[in-house]
Parts: sequence; C-alpha cells; structure tokens
Amino acid sequence: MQECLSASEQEYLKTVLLVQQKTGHVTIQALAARMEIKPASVSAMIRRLAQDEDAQGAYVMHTPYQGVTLTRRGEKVAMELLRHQRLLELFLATTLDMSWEQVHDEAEHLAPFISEDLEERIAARLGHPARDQHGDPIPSREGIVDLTDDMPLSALEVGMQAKVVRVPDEDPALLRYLATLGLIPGAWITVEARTPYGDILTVRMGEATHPLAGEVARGVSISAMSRRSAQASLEEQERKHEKFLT
Amino acid sequence: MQECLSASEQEYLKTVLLVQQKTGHVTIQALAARMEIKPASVSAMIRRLAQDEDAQGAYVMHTPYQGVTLTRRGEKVAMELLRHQRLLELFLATTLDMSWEQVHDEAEHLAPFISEDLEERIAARLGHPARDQHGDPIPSREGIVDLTDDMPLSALEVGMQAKVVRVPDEDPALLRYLATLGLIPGAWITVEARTPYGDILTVRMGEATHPLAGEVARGVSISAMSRRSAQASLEEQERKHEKFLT
DNA sequence: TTATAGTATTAGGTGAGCCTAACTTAGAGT
DNA sequence: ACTCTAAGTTAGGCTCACCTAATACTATAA
Ligand SMILES: [Mn+2]
Ligand SMILES: [Mn+2]
Ligand SMILES: [Mn+2]
Ligand SMILES: [Mn+2]
Repeated sequence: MQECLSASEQEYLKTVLLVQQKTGHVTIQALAARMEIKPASVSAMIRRLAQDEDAQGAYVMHTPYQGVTLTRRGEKVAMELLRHQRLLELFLATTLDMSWEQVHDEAEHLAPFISEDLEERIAARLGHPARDQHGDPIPSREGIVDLTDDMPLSALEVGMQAKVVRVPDEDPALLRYLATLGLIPGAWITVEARTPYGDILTVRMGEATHPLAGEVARGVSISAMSRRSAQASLEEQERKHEKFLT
Repeated sequence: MQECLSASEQEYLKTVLLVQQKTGHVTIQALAARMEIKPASVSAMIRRLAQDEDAQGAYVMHTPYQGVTLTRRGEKVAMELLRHQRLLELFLATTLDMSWEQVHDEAEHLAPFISEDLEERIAARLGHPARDQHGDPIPSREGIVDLTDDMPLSALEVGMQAKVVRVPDEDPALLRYLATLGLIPGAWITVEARTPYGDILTVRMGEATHPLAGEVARGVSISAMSRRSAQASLEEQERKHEKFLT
C-alpha cells in the first residue's frame, strides 16, 4: 500500500493534476512547458507512469498523440504531494514569517522529502487547516479535496457579490499586486461592470473599485455559497441593523 | 563562491568530518561502513572530491591506500550541512515535539534541501543556539565550531566533577537509556570509581550512582571549564551557603 | 623473507533522469 | 485528397550514484 515513487515521479503526477485542473486537457507539451523539461523526456516518463509493472495499477492513462489522465492511484500520489506542499507553505508562512513567494519555492523543494509523521505534526500544529494562505485547498490524508463550493470570480454576474476564497500563487508579482488591491482570501468582492470588449471586469472591494483582466479573474476563486446579488446583500445589512436596534 | 554540490557529495564530506572527529583517521572502509555504501563506490566518489576541476581547490586530500583528509573547502561544506542538520533537529524537537531519535532521521533527510534563508530563519527563531538538544555543537554560518572546551567524560579522573555538555545521538536506544539515568546535557556528574579491568566507570549524578561502559563514557562530552575535584565542589557549596547566611 | 588477510582500486555494468536529433503522426488549410 | 506544421515519439547519448567482480596494494604473521 505504501507508494514509493521518486521525487521526480511525484512531481510529474502533481503537474498532471494541476494542468488538468487548469486547462481540462493534459498534453505532453503542457507538462513540458510547466516543468521546463523537454517533451522527449516527459514522453518517456509518462510512458513509465502509464505502465503497470507491479500489478498494482498504473499512475496515468496515456493515449499516444492524445492526452494524459490520472488514474485514482496517480491522483492519490499527486494529492499527497500537494498536501505536503500546502501544509509546508502555511507552516513556513505562519511559523517563520516567510513571504508568500518564498514560501512557495521552499515548500515545493521540501514537499517530497518530509515524512508522514512530520506532515501529521505540522497539520496538527496548524489545526488541520482546509486551505493554505492563498486559499489553495489542502487535500485530506486520503487524497480527497472538495472543490464543489469553489467557482471562478470570472463567472460572477454583474451586480453579484461573493467572498474570495483563493488567489493564484504561481506568480509572486501578481500575488503582491492583488494584495495591494486587498484582493485576498476572505475579502468580499462585488462585480460592478464587465466590458463587452477587452475582457475586463470592474470589481468593488469596500470603497475602492478596480479593473481586473479576465485572465486574472479566471484565476481567482470565490465561494459559490457566498454568492448573492448586491441588493440581497444590502437587505441583509438592513436586517442586521434592525436586529441590532431591537 | 557559492558551492553547488549534490546532496550525496555533501553527505560524503559530512561523513569524512564525523569519522575524522571520532577515530582520528578516515579510511575508505570506515566511510563505506558508516554510509552503508560499498567501498568501490566510496573510492570513486572520494577520487572526484579530491579533484580540482573548477580550479577552486579540491574538497578532500586523498593518498591512495592511506587516508582521506578534508581541505578547508571541504570542511566548510561539511560544517554547513551539519549546521542545517542540527538546527533542524533542534527546531523539530522544540517546535513540533518530535522525539530525539525521530528528529535525527528527519533532519538528516531534509538538511541538504533547505535554503540558506530558511536556515537563517530557523536559527533566528531558536535564538542562534550554539548546540542542539544532544549538545552537538552547531557550526557558525562561516563553518566554524569551537570545541576546545569539550572533553570526553572518560578523561575525567576519579573524584572529579564536571558538567555534561553532549551525549552521543546516533543510537536512539542508548539515548533513551542515558536519559533514564539523568545523563543529559546540563547534568553534573562525578566520577566515583574506575575498574582496573573491564573498562567501567562508576559515576554519580545527584544521589544515584551508575556503572558506565568505557565505550559509552568516551561518547559523552563534558565541559573542560567545569572540571573540578569533588572536594573543590563541596567547598564551593560551602562558600555559597555562607554567603547566603550573611 | 615471503605468504596471506584485509583493504583499496579499477573495470565494467545498471537505472534514473535528463538531453539532442531524427522520425512519425494528427489535424488544419488549400 | 494532399500538404504542411505542430505535437509527439523514438533512438541514442550523457551524468550521477550506485553495484559486482577482478585486481592491486599494504601490513602483518609465519
Ligand atoms: Mn504525506
Ligand atoms: Mn499556495
Ligand atoms: Mn546553509
Ligand atoms: Mn544531534
């Protein structure tokens, strides 16, 4: 039952998962680009991960010239690594005050090497968190993550309000920019307008409004549960106020 | 100036340092035994580390069939790795309450992979400690460690008293045993007797006395500065008492 | 002094994980 | 249907870090 893959193999499986989540289709090229490895090498590794040597099942399905899909077994490995990575991110950020972007690289380096016990102790110390500091969900020890409640900010209609639950953590500069806007997990955001051309969303956070590129808006997640019209939101406030008066 | 050796190469250099400190002479065999790697492989690696490819100097000196010595350059790498390892040991032990023996393995695994920045943050968080929890000295960032004040417990004469500063951390069972005796860093110890045959020291810690194998006594370090006759110790107590009365 | 045991080295081989260069395939445009 | 391009694969080669087996050296005991 104990998976014993190399750091490199785990890295590949993780990337398959992330590319799948981001684009819906995993090509050799996409993996190569993301990992900064030549397609020939990726091809070879995927072939290996698609083989079922130990009769325990393969890690990926691969139809040559088509695409790559994770099997449940491969997905578990990927989730496991993501769990390590995100627990480490949060731990380094909270316990050692490392900056967001630094944390990302350090956690990525260390993730394949921490023991299950250290993982568990970090998780316990952090109170078994469900998300890291950018809102990236932390998979359970069983390799499960529930994202049914997440949707992209870009899917919000004009006039709707919702709570930000996740920002993209890949680009440090973007992360810093979003932070200056106050666009961080936990913030409430209202979509004020959407341009017909150029794919720009105007969003309100508190008093300030900001234009947001569609590309960026698609990378930010909001909680579907928190979604409501700005009108409804005002009425809610009203109700609270009344309650307060009585 | 930035050394960029593989985890494996660093591991070899560290082991050369430790074997040197322990036995005074570093053979291929000793390295092989300690690292659980075949002598042929060790031989090859030492040859590489003894070469001066980049004209920056070699990491070790090697006289075939004789022995291996660290150059200052190699020593720095080894010290650097030991610093990582011992800072991690202390950090994991204090921050995450991991047990002594677990900490050792985890720290050894992670040491080659933490960044200089993480090292520095851990050091700062711990208050730039000089020793880890077993009393192993933590080298400075410059790769320097001052051991002039340390001497083996076995060198203590009968009737002498001294403070324990280090216990061997390689064998978890031994570590636990020493802990049950109260033989831990910071403890005061008096040598009561020494058998003429069998190499056994009888030592007193507080009220209790215990026989200690010479092998074990050679592995425990005391502070040379704290060394004094038990008589002197009694007099000191006497003085303190008098001072207290006035 | 020479035989021998123990230690070290060399020669040759393996798998992981990358590379480049050459070839194959799929899909889109003419 | 044919052609061209982009994507994917295969072939062959490299380094690293290990291995085994064969050989060479050293030091000690006869
Ligand atoms: Mn884990
Ligand atoms: Mn993150
Ligand atoms: Mn360092
Ligand atoms: Mn230690």
